[in-house]
Amino acid sequence: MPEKVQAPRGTFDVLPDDGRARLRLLELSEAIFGRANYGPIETPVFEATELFERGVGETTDVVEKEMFTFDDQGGRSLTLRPEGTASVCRAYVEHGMHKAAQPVKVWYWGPFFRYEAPQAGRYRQFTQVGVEALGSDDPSLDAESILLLAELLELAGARGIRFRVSSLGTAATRRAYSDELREHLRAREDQLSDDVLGRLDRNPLRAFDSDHPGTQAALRDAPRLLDRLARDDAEHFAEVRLLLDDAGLEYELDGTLVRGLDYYTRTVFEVESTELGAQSALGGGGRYDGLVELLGGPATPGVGWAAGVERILLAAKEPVEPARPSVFVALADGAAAAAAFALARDLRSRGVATELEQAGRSLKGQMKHADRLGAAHVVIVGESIEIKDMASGEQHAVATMEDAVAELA
RNA sequence: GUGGGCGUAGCUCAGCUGGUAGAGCUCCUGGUUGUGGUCCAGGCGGUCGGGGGUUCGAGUCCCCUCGCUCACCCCA
Repeated sequence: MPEKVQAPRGTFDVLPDDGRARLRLLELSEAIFGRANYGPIETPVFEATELFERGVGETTDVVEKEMFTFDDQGGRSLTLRPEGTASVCRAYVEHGMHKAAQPVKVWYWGPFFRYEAPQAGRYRQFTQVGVEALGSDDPSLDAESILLLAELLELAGARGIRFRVSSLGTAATRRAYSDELREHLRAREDQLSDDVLGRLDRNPLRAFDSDHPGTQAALRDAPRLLDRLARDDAEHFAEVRLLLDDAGLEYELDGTLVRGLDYYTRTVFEVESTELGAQSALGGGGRYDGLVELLGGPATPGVGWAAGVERILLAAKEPVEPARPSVFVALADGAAAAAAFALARDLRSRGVATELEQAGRSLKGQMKHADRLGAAHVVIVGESIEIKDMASGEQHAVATMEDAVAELA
């Protein structure tokens, strides 16, 4: 017997019940983003490897160890996209969108890929929904972006939501602050955990994520990034917060918030759900004012976020209503099969959700099947044409197929 | 990459110290020679993840391996 082939590690099949839940979330996204005038955008699932190396940052975990990279037959290095923002910025540059009216607002939904060990809420192929607004650094865009995410999560029914918001300032202030923090930690090296010590050169800010007691002690009187923001950045952040407060969003100000990608500047945010396991982040994002320029475009500010579709659904976990036909066409006589088939098509063309017998079952089996499907009516086609109301059990004959259609449509 | 848990029917699982592979649900058929929801009877469905070893005999014990899963790291 041939060996069974399984879906690759870290991937999954979406079966119809789950598919309906995902489709609902997609439709919800379209409605929310559409009325805020964000347009749908699609970019390729694979891109030149260089796009992510440059855009996301060479030393990030994503680029260093999580990319699905391969050479095509022409020897070009391609990578299955690990995130969406770099691609959107690439498209913005490639299509000269800086000449369109600014800001350019887009939203996307699609598969992303990271080579990691799978666990609850983490897959190698996963789905993200996200929004981006490019071409203006107005703080209202930051606030709008965050509030769109909050609205999506609320309407999706995600439970246990917690927002954290901060500002990283410009790349320059962050660099200066990193140096300052690194020196502070170096002076307390003996208290730090090995992890933190190992990352000290590359990314000292990560130390704040550690729950190691010694590290925490060493950080107690450490300088804080929010106190080091340049005046512009501090004012910008204050305005963002004002708008969020006015909108009534509940969030935590968290000066230790560090995101895993290099391109963030100024506003950053993350949402998590207490309903999830260890992978509790539902989504996150922020402002990336240097990214478009880094990718060869004109200096262009931008802000946006991405959220994990599987994780939102995990945090919402609403029971899915199975789809049910309103009519089931049963066959009492094999000779009527063609007529029954035509009847089903006719009903469907009039918008009636219709299922028909296509498995050679006995009439009893068909009735049982129709009942399990939850059909409201069964049309029994044979020597006569009968319409049965499944709830009441009442049944009557009609003269022609046309009469049956007229009654059920 | 590292560590814990788990792999027996499509699904959920039982199978005590080794002795002829089971249950419930699902699906199909029949009880009702053209009629569902309850009930009853029957049927389909298994290389017990794979390989090797011990044994008269292995789902059960030993070794290896593969897969799933949770966690660390990091993140969606």
